[in-house]
Amino acid sequence: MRKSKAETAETRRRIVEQAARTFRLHGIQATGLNDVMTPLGLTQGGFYRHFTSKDQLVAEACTQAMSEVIAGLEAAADKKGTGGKRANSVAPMIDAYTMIDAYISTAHRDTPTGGCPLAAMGSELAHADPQTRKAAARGFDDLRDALARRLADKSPEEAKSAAAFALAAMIGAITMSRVIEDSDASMALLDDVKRHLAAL
Amino acid sequence: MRKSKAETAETRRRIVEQAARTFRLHGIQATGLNDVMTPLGLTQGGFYRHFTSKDQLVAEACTQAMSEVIAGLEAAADKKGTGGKRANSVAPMIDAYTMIDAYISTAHRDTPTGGCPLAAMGSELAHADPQTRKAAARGFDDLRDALARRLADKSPEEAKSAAAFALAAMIGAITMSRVIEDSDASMALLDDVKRHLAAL
DNA sequence: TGTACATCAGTGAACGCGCGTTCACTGATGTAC
DNA sequence: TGTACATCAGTGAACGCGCGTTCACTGATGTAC
Repeated sequence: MRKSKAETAETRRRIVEQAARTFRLHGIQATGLNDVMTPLGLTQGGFYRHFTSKDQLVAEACTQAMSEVIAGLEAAADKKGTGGKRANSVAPMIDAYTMIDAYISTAHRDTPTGGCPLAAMGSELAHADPQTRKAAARGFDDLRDALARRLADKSPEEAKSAAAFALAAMIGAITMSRVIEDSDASMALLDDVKRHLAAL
Repeated sequence: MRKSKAETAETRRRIVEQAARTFRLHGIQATGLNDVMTPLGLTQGGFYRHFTSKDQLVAEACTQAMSEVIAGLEAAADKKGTGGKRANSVAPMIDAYTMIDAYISTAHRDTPTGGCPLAAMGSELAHADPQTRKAAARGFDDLRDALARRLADKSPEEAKSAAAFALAAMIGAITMSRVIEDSDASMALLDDVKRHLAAL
């Protein structure tokens, strides 16, 4: 039954990936190890060949999910923007708003599976173990910095502060848009937040 | 063992109150019925003389918690403000910022027990049962309207929209300030959000 | 390169535990006459 | 107002269930010679 090193690494990677999706979809506590392992065709016993505890998986899944989200938003900004890196770009600040619009969207609201873990499991993360909270805090910093880098019309300090503000509003908006069942009210909230951030 | 009607009503009230505190402190799923009943000197069996399910308690606790929070913020605004109801007040818009400052504070961050349930259990509420989500959505609307009413320099529509935006940022700020373990970073986030909302 | 042995990924059953909920019971309260 | 009975708040034990974790076992992989 032993698997090759490459297969083992691949299995581990798939467990983290599946966990990252399921934790975002149903929450951390509502997701059992079986909910992660069974869809991969594995049994829960094998889990402990890769991780020492569920907590460790949560932390890695959080890191993984944040990386995905940041990469996705940067790709969106790079595609729609002016090229990002070029200094003489006509509208260098527009990139951050592309990211903000992609984040505050019904698509993001309706697909937590690939969305931001800070919005999907925010209040659970506040009670998570230290490694997970560290991963989440780093994810927040990384996403804030990604936004700040694209607020080229502001000084670095101002950009960082404005990005932190925007990100808090973005997380609150997506979180609450998922709580509000009424579709119109939910979308109105997203629109309100998007519009006010555009005036930032 | 039977209790008088008044005692029964009082017991029920105390259960909701204790639940509202404990759910905010530890989260919904992490709180068992025993965690609510035992501190009141009751056993879990008696719970079902007052409620049909844990879900029902969650919904009522959410409503109760939101009422507390709104009442507290309005009291803070009324005390510090110019009187609120008077139309000719010199700075009628200042009241909303008193509420925002009270909400986005380390005191609020550090005492989830009496704080906003939307920040304390936001991501769990997204997966809660319909009654609870309804209670949470109504709480959001009520708090938003309380803020909007005190943004007297804006038209009703603008005030409602600005209040929704501010509230999303407030919820995101408190939620993330509880995730971030580093005290300086946590406070910097609160300051950033507070400052940007002041410029609204 | 071939062989003998140690390693270890994955299985499947079991463990202890805490959860939400149910239930028979107790005895004070509420009510019908 | 007094009495007899029904009601029901609260107890404490039990129920079934799913959880995270452990463990003996299997057999292919990795490694030492």
